[in-house]
Parts: sequence; C-alpha cells; structure tokens
Amino acid sequence: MKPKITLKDIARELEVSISTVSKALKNSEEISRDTKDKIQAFAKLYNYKPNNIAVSLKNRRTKNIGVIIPDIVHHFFTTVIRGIEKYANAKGYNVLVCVSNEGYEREVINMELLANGSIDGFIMSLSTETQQKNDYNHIKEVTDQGIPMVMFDRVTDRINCDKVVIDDAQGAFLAVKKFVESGKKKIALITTDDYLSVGKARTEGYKKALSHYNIPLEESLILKLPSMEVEASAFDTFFKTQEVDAVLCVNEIFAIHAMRLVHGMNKRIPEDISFIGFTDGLLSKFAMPSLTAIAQHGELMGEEAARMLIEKVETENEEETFSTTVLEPTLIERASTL
Amino acid sequence: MKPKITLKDIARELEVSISTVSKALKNSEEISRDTKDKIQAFAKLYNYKPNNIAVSLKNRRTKNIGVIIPDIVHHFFTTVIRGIEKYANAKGYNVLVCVSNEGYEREVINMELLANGSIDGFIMSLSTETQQKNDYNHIKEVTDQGIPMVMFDRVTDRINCDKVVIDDAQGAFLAVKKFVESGKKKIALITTDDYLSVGKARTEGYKKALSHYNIPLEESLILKLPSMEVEASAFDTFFKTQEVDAVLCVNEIFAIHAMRLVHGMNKRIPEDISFIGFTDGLLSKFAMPSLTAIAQHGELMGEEAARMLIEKVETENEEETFSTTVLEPTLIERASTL
DNA sequence: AAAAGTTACGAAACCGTTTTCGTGTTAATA
DNA sequence: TATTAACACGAAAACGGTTTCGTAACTTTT
Repeated sequence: MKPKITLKDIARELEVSISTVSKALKNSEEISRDTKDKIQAFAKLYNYKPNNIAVSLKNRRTKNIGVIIPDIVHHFFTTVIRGIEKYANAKGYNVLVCVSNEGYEREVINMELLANGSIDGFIMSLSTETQQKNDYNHIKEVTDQGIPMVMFDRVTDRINCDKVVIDDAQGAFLAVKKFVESGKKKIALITTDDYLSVGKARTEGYKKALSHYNIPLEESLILKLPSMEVEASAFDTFFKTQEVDAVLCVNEIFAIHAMRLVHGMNKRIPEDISFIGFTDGLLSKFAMPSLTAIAQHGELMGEEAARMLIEKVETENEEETFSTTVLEPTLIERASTL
Repeated sequence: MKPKITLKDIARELEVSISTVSKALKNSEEISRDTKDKIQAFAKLYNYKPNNIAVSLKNRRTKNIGVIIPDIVHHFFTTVIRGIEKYANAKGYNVLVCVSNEGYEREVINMELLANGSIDGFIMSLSTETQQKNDYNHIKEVTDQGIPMVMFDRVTDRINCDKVVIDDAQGAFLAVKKFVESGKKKIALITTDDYLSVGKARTEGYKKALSHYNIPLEESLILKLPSMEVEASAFDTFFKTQEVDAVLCVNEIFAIHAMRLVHGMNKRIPEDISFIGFTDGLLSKFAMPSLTAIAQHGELMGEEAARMLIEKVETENEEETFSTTVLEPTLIERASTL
C-alpha cells in the first residue's frame, strides 16, 4: 500500500518549495530546465497525479457534468447517456449520472446534492412525477445560482434554459403518413396521459396528420394509459371493441404488447394491421415481426446536450441567451408495416 | 442570479467568526442558544448549503462511489446500477458512473480520473478488451493506494478484492437440467470465446451438467462466437449443419437471433427445439415466444456490491481481508421451453 | 476576595492545489 | 563600476470548509 503522493511530499523530498513543484509540473517558464527535469522525473517515478478535489476547490471548476435521468433501465436514456459521455469525455469532462427513478423527491435530492459544488452544469430529463406536480422550484433554484442547465426530451417551458428535443409531433406525423400511404384508414394511437410532455406532442402530431390526410379523428381510436406500465385489460378491451388497421404506440413496450395481443386474435401483421412504435430500441429490432419505429436519436441528443452545456460552462456567460435544438425523428421501416 | 452563500458571508453579515458559524450550523454545544438560533435562521433564509468540494477536501472523504461498467446500453448492467444506486443513496452516497465502452484505454482513463480524489471507492466490471489483454495494472495501482474496490460479474483472480458474482456454472447447469428433464437430448451451447470470465464458467457448467446426465459431450454442438456481436453467417451454418433439439445461449440477443432463424426453418418452439438464454432482460420477456431465462439478479448484485464497498469505506481497514459473494441464478420459465 | 471552573467565542492550522507578488542572484547595460 | 534587467525561486493568500486549542468574561466555590 503506497498512499497518494502530494506536491508537499515532492517539495520536501527535493528540498524546493511547493510553488516550485507546482510550476515545474506545469512546465512553467519561470522554472529552470534543470529543476523542471528533476521535479518532473521524480513526479513521474512516484506517479504523481494532482488531487481533483483540491484542484476543483481552487479553480471552482470540477470538470464534472451532472446528468439526472428518470430511469436508467431504459434504452432511450442509456443511449442519451452514451452520447453525453462520448462528447463530454472527449472534452475532458466526467459524467455523473443520478437517477430520479421517476420520482420528484429523488430528483430534488439528487439535484441539491450535485449542485453543491460537485458539478459544473446539469443535463436532465424530467421525472413523470415532477411533470405531474408541475413543480420546478428545485430546478429554478439551480439555474438562479447561475449553474448552466440543459434539458432534454422531457422538458418544460416553465424553465428558461437550453433544451434539446426531437420533434415528437413530426415523428407521429411521419408514422401516420406511412400508414396512410400504405392504404390504412383506421389508425389508432396508444399513448399515455398528457402530462408527459412528449406524449402530448405526439398526440398533436397524430391529430394533425389525420386532418392533413382528411381522415376524421375518432377519439375512440385513442387509448390513453395512466402510466408507462402495460395494463393488459385496457389493451384487451380496446382491441376487442375497436376496429383498427394500424396502430401507433408511444413506446416499444406498448407496441410489442399490442402486437402479441393481435397475433393471438389471428390477425396478420402487417397485412391486417400495421404497427409503428416510438423509440427505436432493442425490442423493435428483435420483435417478431420486427417493429417499424420512429427513431429518437438518443445518442445524438446526448451529444448535442453535452455540446450545449459545455459551451455554456466554458464561456463567461455575460448574456443569458437560451436556445432549443429540435432534432428530426426518422422512420425506420421494418416488418410491422407494409 | 444569486450566487451560493458561504460560511464567510454569514460570518461577515452576522459579525461573528467563521468558526462560530460552522459550529452553530452543526448545533455544537459550544455555541449559545441565542447565537445558534440567529445563525441557523440566517442560514436557512439564505438557503446555505455547505460546499461538497470543500468538505471533501477537508474530510478526505467524498461520499461518492465510482462505478465503471463496460456498457450502459445493456440491460444487465443498468439493473446492477439501479441496485447500487438504491443502496448507496440510502447510505447518503452518490454514484458516479463511467463507461469503459468495452475498451481497455477508456477503462484506464476513467479509473485514473476518478481515483484522484473524486471517489471513496470503486465498483467495477471488466471490459472485454481488458479481459483479453489480461492486463490489470491500472486496477492494481488503485487497490495499492488503499482505495476500496468491489468487482462484479466480470471479475479476475489476478486482483485481490471483494467480489460479487453469480454462479454462472450453476446457471448453465440449471438450464441443461431443464432441457434434460423435458426430454431433450441434443443440447447445443452458443457462447463467446473463453476470455470472458462468465462465458468460461457457463461453458464449464454446461459440460458438467451433460456429464452428470450421462450425455456425451459433442464439441460440434458448441458454437463459439468471437465477440458479443451477432454474426449471422455463423448462426446460419451452425443450424444448417447441426441437428439439435435444445439451445442454451449465453445472452438474450444470441437466443432471440437463433429463435428467429429456427422459426424461419419451420421448426416449432419449444416442441421441436427449446431455448434458454442467460440474462433475464426485456428481450426475454417480450420475445415471441417468450424466452425461458437464467436470471442474473443484477439489482441484487448491485446492492450487494454497494454494501460490501461501503462497509470497506467506512471501516478503518486494519486487516486486508476480502470475500466473494456468490449469488444463485434462477430459472425463469417461459414459453420457449416445454 | 482569591482561586477555580464554565461558558461562548475566535484565531489559526489544515486539506492540496494555484497563482500573485516579492526578492536574492546573476547577467547585461550604461 | 554602478545600475538595471532577467532569471529562478519562495512566501503567502486563496478556494470553503472543519477542528483544535487558547482565552476573555463570567460564575461558582472556598
């Protein structure tokens, strides 16, 4: 066991001052070649690495960025994290991931924890509970302190900050377009309650597309689930009572579940009934039949969020000017559509 | 914009010393009721929160634990993280997740980064590249510095530390047992090269089970893929040349892929050919037919790892004594087996 | 009333860096 | 040779806390 070596240790050993060591290791012009060589060699030999905590305290910059996501066991969020990591690491930043577990309380706790010096800025996506409560004071407090913040996917206008989202309405539009162009008429939507910002936008896109294609909107063709959980009975009654030939689902799980149900009803996919699901994850690729999906480009979203955040972090933000990047969704065609 | 308030600010405002403020906020007996009330009220009003960085520097404890995983877009690892978070948060610790992306280089960089003061201890699972290179010096260096470390799932005996794994051999045994008991005879194994510690153990369990049930081992029934990627052609030729009635796969993806292939060959699952896959993830649940799986209990593993780590962190480790917790896998029966 | 003990607070060191500023030596200039 | 400039380094403050120890002002004891 060999404990970490500090500047002080080196200084003592080499009989110079701490300042000299510090400067020598930064290759400062102030220090003579000889001394620098000696100190650098010694530091290398003993594998000296500056203590991040001390550096952070001194510089008031941690080179850490905090990420708060609702759920880590969720393909979309993990791809976003991957994107954030990718960009942030390249820029020399660490990523600190905390999970709100879709809860307001944990979101608040995690943010307070990280906000007290641990990070230079936040990237976050709101928990469902926070969106339901519609209470964003914890976030406001952070931004008020001048801590840069970027929100992605599940955002709110109640907070003034940089944002990156995909055009969910456009995604839904693309899906309906696809259905219409393959001759489908009775197009259903399976979604969640409107409090989820993304759910709302998708529903709007769905409605807009219908009207654009002159298809009458039938509210009975919209199934709204109270949460992200699959409620088998709701699905059951929906498919037993409604006559549909195409279904757009706001997530993969809903889509897969619906496909199984329909499969059990002896209907052919995609001939009798087509499916499209949001979020192009593993399930879509490996479903049987494979599921046509609206890709949300999580990784790209993560990269963009990280780019925006680091830009804010690294510029002395004189002006408070925020922007929202809207990413275009893409339709990935697979076997569940014609 | 209201910047963070510090002890010094409070001291100046209330015309007391910094030490008095510090003590008052910790409710020290040394300070009079009056002064404490005044200071605490003021602190609350201005929402004072101690700066984590400063506290960490002083205490030489960060209350952060670093987690290094090979891949975040992977169900098993995310469930482990969930378990770690759950336990760690309850104990007042933050979790700092870094991703090695299955690469040696990033693993080293991330560890060095975190080891320099950012965390109190590590929880990690080895990247494939690290396992291939068989080079663990970066880890040795960390443990040599006295930083507590817990390895999970992908571990190595080359490092002396606490570990938590599932009994992979036993998992494979359970699977073979299940096959045998439902009358299967030609039991195949689809796995990766042996450098992955888990792959190796699973292969051993498979062989042991065969011999236990007096089934001759046929090497041609073992398909070894060079990586975690699905190589379609390898699967193709395997199923075209081999006569099998049961397949054990070391991961879900392999299993799903194989099932699709077999489905296309007009064989019935599970009657003609049964499937079992390691890792009980989303894909297993939602596959068609749903896949019988060996559950690895990731969340539990995460909790256990966190428990072990925090115990080490919080005790002045006089003695260097390490233990390995072995979790029992469970067979989750679904439609892909009889 | 002197000695001893409490109470309530402040000074200062410390954690490990960075950085400004000052200064003793030597080299260059007048 | 006296003066200035350049060089090479060290002292000390600062980041924001925690903690030990010292002490002035009272209070209690004999």
